[in-house]
Amino acid sequence: MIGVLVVEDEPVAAEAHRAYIERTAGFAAVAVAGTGAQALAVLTRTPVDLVLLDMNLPDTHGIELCRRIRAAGADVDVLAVTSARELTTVRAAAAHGVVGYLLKPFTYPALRDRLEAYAAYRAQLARGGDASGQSEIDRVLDAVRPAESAALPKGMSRETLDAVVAAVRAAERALSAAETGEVIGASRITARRYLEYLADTGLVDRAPRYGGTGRPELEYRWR
Amino acid sequence: MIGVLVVEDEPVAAEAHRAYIERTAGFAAVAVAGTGAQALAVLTRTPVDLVLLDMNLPDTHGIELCRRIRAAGADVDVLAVTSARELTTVRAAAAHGVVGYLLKPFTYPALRDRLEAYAAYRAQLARGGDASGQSEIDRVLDAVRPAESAALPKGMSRETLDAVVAAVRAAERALSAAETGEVIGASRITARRYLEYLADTGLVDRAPRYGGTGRPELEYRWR
DNA sequence: CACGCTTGCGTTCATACTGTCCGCGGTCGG
DNA sequence: CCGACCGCGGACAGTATGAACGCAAGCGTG
Repeated sequence: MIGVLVVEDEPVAAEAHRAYIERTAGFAAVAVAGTGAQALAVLTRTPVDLVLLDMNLPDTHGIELCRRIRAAGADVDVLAVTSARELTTVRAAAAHGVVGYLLKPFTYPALRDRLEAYAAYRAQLARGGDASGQSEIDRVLDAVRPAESAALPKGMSRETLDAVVAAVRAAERALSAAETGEVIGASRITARRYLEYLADTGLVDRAPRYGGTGRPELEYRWR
Repeated sequence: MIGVLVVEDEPVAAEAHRAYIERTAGFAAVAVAGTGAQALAVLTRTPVDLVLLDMNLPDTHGIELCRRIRAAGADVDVLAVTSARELTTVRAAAAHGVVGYLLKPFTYPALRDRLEAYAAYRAQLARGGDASGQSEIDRVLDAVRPAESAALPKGMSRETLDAVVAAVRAAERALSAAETGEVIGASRITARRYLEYLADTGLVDRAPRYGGTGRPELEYRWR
């Protein structure tokens, strides 16, 4: 469960954000702060994973609050949620390591996509340890972007995806695309399409299977 | 012209980075710092746009230096260039708003891709003014990602290359092509193909291993 | 010093799997 | 009833790998 602090001076908006958070599986709103000072106070006494941060606060600017949070060394991420459209603000937010910048007003799906992308990013990091190489680091850092994580990419169906996931999870050894296709009763092409999607989103690992003569077969293993 | 400060304690690497910067159109190395203190001193008296930051510094850690830079409110971006592979370090770097995280050792094209992506990002922001909407903000923030840096020669795969690098890197002594093949579960021919590529790009050293009967065996050692 | 022996190098090519285009059939809204 | 869209798979060019093989380079023996 990812604990969220909502920082928003407008009570109506703050309550709306809180409700959105609660609606999203895996997230919980642990507190709401109307000012920067309140936010800092909450952060010192309550464990928070993510801050939903408005830029226009009565006592300070969101960027300034960001800076204080970093200076305090708090282990927390920030998602900017604001109506500030100035590119200088966007740049400053990026320079302070926000995991996203969502323009108000926004719809619930837009926020949910952001939150789910952040959850995926956290999941990648939760494993800890070392990155195997540059490609893994790129994959982790790309995960914060709200790809089409919620809405499936075109050409893919939920049912087939579930079947592929079930097949790879159930197999004790890694499966090739052709093997997976056989298990789920589909073609190698379809199986591959879904396996690649899962590999991109970091849910399965991909490795070549050497030994046979000819081009090596790629095998996919559930994480 | 984008002014770059190279922060790197190893003189040979620092000089190499400086040379790489100078080779890249639109970039200029304005200074080189061997410690965190030197870097901060440079930043107070010289305008710098981008910091090429190593994580392992003699007097402090790169993340800590990052924090100080942000606390000082310097209007500067950071590109992490380091051999630190721990995911916690990657996460901390991301939280402090690095524009990229490049694992050492790297080839010039890899750095150039990063720098060009950063230049594109700056160009988007240089216009100033307000973003027209969420899509423009997304576009700006996506610009920091390098295009497709993959660009591996034909006939080679990213997975196998990573496996070979990992094998040679992990071995304390130098490995022959046959030994490397055995470690990664592939043939001598395949291992040799990748080892030669790494030797060409200067990432591994190549030397004959004399003494045995018959033709000497070539051995490869990680730099 | 010459010659052969031994062992691994380096190259070529067959091969099997990959990755992608494009058309098919089903489904849904108008 | 029809057009649009969507998910799927056949077909095919492209590509990463390893077996085979001739050659190169030290070492031992006379």
